[in-house]
Amino acid sequence: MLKALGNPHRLALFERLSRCCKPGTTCSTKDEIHHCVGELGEGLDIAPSTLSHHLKELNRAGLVEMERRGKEVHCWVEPATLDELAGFFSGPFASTEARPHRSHTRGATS
Amino acid sequence: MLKALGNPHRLALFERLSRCCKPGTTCSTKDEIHHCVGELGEGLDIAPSTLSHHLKELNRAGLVEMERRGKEVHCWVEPATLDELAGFFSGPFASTEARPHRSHTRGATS
DNA sequence: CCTATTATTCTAAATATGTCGAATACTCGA
DNA sequence: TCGAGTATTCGACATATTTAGAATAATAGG
Repeated sequence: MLKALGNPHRLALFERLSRCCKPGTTCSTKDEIHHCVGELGEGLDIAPSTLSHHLKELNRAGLVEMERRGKEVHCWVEPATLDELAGFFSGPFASTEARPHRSHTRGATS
Repeated sequence: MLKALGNPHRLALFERLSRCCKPGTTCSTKDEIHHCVGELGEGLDIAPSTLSHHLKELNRAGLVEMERRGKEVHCWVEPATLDELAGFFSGPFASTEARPHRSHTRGATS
């Protein structure tokens, strides 16, 4: 998953899908809760084939769901996926509440 | 950050550092709250130069702090870093608290 | 100063990744 | 069935990444 999100274009696609139109939230009408592939690539300057490739990678990584709807293919992110990722970093020692803010150490190699 | 964590070896190093010995938690004595570079690579089967390279990448990405301590170089993860990552995925729509388990995102919701 | 220990830099290689264009597939409506 | 619209696969190339070994640096102790 993290490898898939390591690419700037894929991260942008994932953000677009996860930050908008959650199930239950419905940022627009009930049929528009997902994006189609074409919409997703609008901002980014990449060829359709590249877009398709990246979406496929995101899907293979289990980050993005895809479903054909007529001519279009709609994509979305399951909330559980975000939970899983957030949970990974909110491990036993993550200071989610308190933040002692210790000494600030920068790069070691001088 | 995500790109840096996309590599299996780097992710393993990061996990080792973040899952153990948080500042304030002190998994052992107060001077052993960090790992030195050599310890970190023990499990993984990589050359010292490769280990150093990966640690450098993690440091450049702002994921791992490093500090020389005599012959050794100690590494650790700031809790704030974990917070930042967890927060990124606990966005406005992530169902972090309640988990309604909403089945599919398909047209079900209206 | 010399040596052992620890870690980094440098260089070169094998491999993986990102990208696009052309060709192909899928769907809908005439 | 054909054509338009949408998306994917395939082939190829340029670039990036991973990796290890040799050489180098930094440190502590004699």
